[in-house]
Amino acid sequence: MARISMEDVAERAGVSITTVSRVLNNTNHPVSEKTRKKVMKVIQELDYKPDISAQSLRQSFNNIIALITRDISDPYFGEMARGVTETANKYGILTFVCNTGRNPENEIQYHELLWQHRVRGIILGGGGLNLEAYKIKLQEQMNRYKDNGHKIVSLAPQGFDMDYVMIDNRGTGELITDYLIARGHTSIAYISGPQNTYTAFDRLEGYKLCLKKHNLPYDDLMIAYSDNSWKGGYEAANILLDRSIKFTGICCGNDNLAVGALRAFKERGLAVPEDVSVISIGDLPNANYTAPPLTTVRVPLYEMGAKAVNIIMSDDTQEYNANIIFKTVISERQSVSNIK
Amino acid sequence: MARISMEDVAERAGVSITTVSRVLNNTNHPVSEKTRKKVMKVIQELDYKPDISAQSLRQSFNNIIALITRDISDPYFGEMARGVTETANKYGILTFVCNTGRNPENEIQYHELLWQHRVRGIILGGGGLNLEAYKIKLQEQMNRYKDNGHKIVSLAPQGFDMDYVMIDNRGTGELITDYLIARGHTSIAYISGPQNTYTAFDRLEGYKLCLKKHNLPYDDLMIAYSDNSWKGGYEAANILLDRSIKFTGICCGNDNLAVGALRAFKERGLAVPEDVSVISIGDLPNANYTAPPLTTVRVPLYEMGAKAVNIIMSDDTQEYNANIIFKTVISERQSVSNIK
DNA sequence: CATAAAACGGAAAACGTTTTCCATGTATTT
DNA sequence: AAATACATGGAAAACGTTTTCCGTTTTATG
Repeated sequence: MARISMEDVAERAGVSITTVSRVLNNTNHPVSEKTRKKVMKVIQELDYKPDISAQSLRQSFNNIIALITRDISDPYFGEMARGVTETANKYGILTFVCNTGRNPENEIQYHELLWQHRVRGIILGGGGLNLEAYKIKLQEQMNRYKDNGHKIVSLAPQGFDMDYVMIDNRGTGELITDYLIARGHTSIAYISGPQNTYTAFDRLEGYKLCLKKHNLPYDDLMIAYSDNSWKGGYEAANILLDRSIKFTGICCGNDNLAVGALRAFKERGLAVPEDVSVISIGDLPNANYTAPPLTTVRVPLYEMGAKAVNIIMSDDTQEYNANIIFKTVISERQSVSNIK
Repeated sequence: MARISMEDVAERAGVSITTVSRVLNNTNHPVSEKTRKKVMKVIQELDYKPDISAQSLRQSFNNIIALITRDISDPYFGEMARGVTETANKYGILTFVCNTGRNPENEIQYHELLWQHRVRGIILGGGGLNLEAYKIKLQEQMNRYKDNGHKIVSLAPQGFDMDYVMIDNRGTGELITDYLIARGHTSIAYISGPQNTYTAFDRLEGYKLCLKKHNLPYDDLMIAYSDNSWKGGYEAANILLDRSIKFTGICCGNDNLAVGALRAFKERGLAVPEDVSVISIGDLPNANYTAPPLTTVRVPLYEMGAKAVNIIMSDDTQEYNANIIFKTVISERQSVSNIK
C-alpha cells in the first residue's frame, strides 16, 4: 500500500494532473461537471491525499503554525495550547508546540527551525524577557518573518511593538490589589514572578500603583520574587513569613504561586482566609480544587490562543495591527476574607 | 531580505548546488578542503538555512514527530508533552501536538493530516478506547504508517499489538490497593477513569485482583466511574459518599480524580487522612501542593515521552519490537494513615 | 453567419532540495 | 608506461504539487 500521488489519480481518471489539481482546489478555472465527478470518484477510491511537502514547496507557505511556550507542563501554557491547537484543528492545520524550558537561547534556536519550516504563523506564548541581547535577536527574527509574509502574534507583552492578544497585566495587578483593599486589607504582601519578564513586571507595577492610589505605604520587604512554579510560590511565601513583617493579605502574580503559598501557610498554621487572604491571577481549572478554593482573576487563555489562531488565519492582506486586550474579571471563591 | 536558496550560495561560492549540498550534508562523496571552506564561508555570510519542505519532498520523509494527546491542558499530558518536545528539540526536530479533546473522530482525522505531512513518527499519548469501530480504523492507520516506514510508539495500552513505552497499569492498580491494605484498610473505595479506556480499565482490574488476593470482599457500590478531571473526581467522591457504604480508604485512578475527591471530602467535613486515606496514580508536579500532600504513584511521564522520541529517532532498520515497561514506585506523602 | 468570448483541458515550468550519473584530472598499481 | 583507482565537481533527474501558458472546442453576441 504505497503512497498515492496525483499522477496515479490522473492516470486512472484519464485526465492530466492539472485537472486533478483543479478539481481538488476548485480554482476558478472551469472543469466540466462530468470530469469533476470522474476525478472525485477516483480520489475517493484511491483515498488520495495531497502531499503537504510538495504543496508547501510550490506555494512557498504552508498550513503549520507554531506556539512558543516556556513550559508546556504548566497548566497556564497548557490551557493556551489547548486553545491554539483546537482552533488550528478547526482550520485543518497543525501546530508545532515549542517548549523553551525557560531558556532564551532555545527560543532563538526554535525560530531558526520555524523559519526553515516556513510556518504560516507563530504565536509567542510567554511574556518577553527584558534582556537586551535577547530582545535584539528576537526582534530580528520577527522582522524576518514579517518581511516574508509570516504572521506573528504575541499573547504577552514583549517589550517592543508587535501584534498581540493579551490582558492588561498592569490593570489586573491593580485589580487584585484593589480587591483586597476594598475588603479592609491594608498590609498586603506580593509574590511576583521573574522580574525580567514583562508580564510579571507589569502586574507588580499594578500593585504598586494601586497602593499609591490608596495612599498605602509601599515596602520592599513585602515583595518576594520567584519563578512561576508551585515550588517557587511555596518558597517565596516562606521567605515572607520569615521576615519581620505582618500582612493580612497577599497578591500572587499567578495561580501557581498562590498554590505554593497556600501550602506554606498551611504548614505554618495560618488559616486561609481567616489569617491571611490570598488572591492571584490565572483562574486555571484547578483553582476550584485548592483548599480553600482560590479567588483569582480569570485570564481567558483558551480564548486568547483561539483568537491568535484566527488572526493568523485571517486573509487580511492589508497591513493591520491586531492589538487586542481581553477583559479580566475576578472569580470570587473562598480565599479572601472581608476584615472591614 | 528574501529567502536564500542553495542556488544563491552556489552562485556566490562559484560552485554547483550539488557541491553545496555535499558540504552541507557531508556525504561520503569527497569535497576538497578548499571548496568546503569557501562554501561554508558563504553559508555563514548569507545565513543560509535549507528549506525543509524541499528536503521532505525529495527524501520522502522529514524530521517532524507528532504527539497525540486527549487534553494538553491536563498536566498528565503536559508532563508527557514536555518530555517529548524537549527531547525532540535535542534532535533538532519539531513536534506536532495534536489535541483530540477526547473525541475519537478527531483522532482519526489527525492521522489523516499526519499522513499527509509524512511525519517521521507518531506517539500515542492516551490509552486506547475499547470501541470496536474506532479500534479497527485506528489499526488501519497504524498499518499504513508502518508499511511506509513511519514509526509509532504508544505510551499507553491500545488494545492491540504495537510498540509501546508504558507502565504496568494493572500492577500499579494492585500496588496502591496493597499499600492501603498493608496499613490496615479493609474497606477501600475506588474512583476510576472511563472504563472504555484500557488504562483506566487495567488499573481497576489491579484493584479487584488485589482485593481477591487478600480475600477481601468486592462490592460494586465501592466503585465510582468518572472522566479523568478534577470535576469528575469531585463528583464521583460525592456519589460514593451518598451511597450506603463505608470506607476508610480510597484509590483514585489518577491524580486529578484524587484532587477532586480531596475537595469533596473537605466539604463533607471528612479529614484526610484521619477519616479517609487517599492514594492515586500520577504524581504530577502539584501532588506536593495539595492539602494534604498526596501519596501517589510516580508515573515517569517525562521519561516515557523522552524514551518514545529516542525510539523513533533510533536508526534501527532491523525489525524490532519496543516493549518497554517503566517501573512505578509510590511517592509517600501525607494522604494515607496507618490504622493498624 | 461571422466572430469574439468563454469553457475546458493539457504540456511544461517552477518550487528547493537530494541523488544519480557522468566527466575530468590525479595518484596508485602492475 | 599502461591500466586502474580515486578525488573532485557538475548536469540533470527526481520528489509531488501549483500555476502559467497555450490550444481546441463550445457558446454567446452582433
